[in-house]
Amino acid sequence: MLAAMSLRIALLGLLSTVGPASGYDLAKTFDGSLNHVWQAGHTQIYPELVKMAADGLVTVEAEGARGRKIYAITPEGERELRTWMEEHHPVLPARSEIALQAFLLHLMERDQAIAVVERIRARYQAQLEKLEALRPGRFGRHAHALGLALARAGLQWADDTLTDLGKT
Amino acid sequence: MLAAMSLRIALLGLLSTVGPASGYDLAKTFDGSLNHVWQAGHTQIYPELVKMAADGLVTVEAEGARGRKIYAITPEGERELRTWMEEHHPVLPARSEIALQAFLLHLMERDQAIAVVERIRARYQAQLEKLEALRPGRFGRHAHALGLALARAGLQWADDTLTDLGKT
DNA sequence: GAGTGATATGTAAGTCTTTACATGTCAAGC
DNA sequence: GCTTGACATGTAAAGACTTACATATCACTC
Repeated sequence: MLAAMSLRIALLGLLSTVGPASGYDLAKTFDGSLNHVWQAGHTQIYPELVKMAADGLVTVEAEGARGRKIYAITPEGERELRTWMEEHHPVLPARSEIALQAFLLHLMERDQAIAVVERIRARYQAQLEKLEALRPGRFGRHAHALGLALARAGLQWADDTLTDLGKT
Repeated sequence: MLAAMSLRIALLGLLSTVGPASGYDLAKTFDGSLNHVWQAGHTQIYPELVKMAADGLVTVEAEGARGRKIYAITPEGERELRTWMEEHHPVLPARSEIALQAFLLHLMERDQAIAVVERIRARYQAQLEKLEALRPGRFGRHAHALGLALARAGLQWADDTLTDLGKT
């Protein structure tokens, strides 16, 4: 088992949670409610599903209209998913453009630094509004709460930093 | 100008902040105080510096002992850096193993879910301690504050979630 | 002077991710 | 019947990143 393979886990997790689905469905979910958790486009998802089928983690359960292929998780896939949840020590995201801009703020004139922080603030604000509009059902409740907590913390940091920069 | 190239910006930002440095020095900084902002190993940094020199963003200012090469940022590099800071709209990190585990918590038994959240909590706690031990000087103050805010928010989420899961 | 560990730089292979390209189906409205 | 837009799947090339491999210098200790 490789170190990363979180795309696999995300796909297995979705299939286990919502039941059989097509690559297209899965891509829509990544683009929508799973947006703040894990992102992947269809060009990454389709080949990965083929590989996962070859590895026995999913099967093509049915083929529908328009070439639609419905994938279902296998018992081996469930096992892989559970093993990862039980054993994998998650790492914090190690690359953040926002943190990088925050780190480099000292290079800017005051007015420009304020503009940078205001842009970051807007990003966090938009994220917060997106998550607040989401209202998750029985799934994703905890990830939703985490996303909200992090967005609020980022927003608070932006406001504190604007105060610190002496924004009038 | 490509969309990503944040490694370039991070390198330019460091060179602009601390002055001329070798790839080795820069790798050490990424591994140390810049850890929570941007990460990169020497195998990524060395070839990138060569490309940046070819693009005129940095120059080899001197060669020291042990094949040590000292890179300095050029005026063109400064321009590139400033343009990015002024114009680039940063995106939120879109992939988080922690958020993925949080999203999939509903698949676990209560005891195992608690174990997962406790592992996440330990991660945030460790991050918080690392940042609290850091005491940044004149540089990186804002990124440090942001890192602390996010780590504290994550920790708080973990505690709230443990309560929610009815941890005894 | 031999060994060890920190310093210092690099290449190669493989994986992960994005962007651009390419194809075809089906439903609804005109 | 034609157009448009959502549905649906894929490939190819390029870029970003990790892991493993490879080499050599220098300072210090034994």
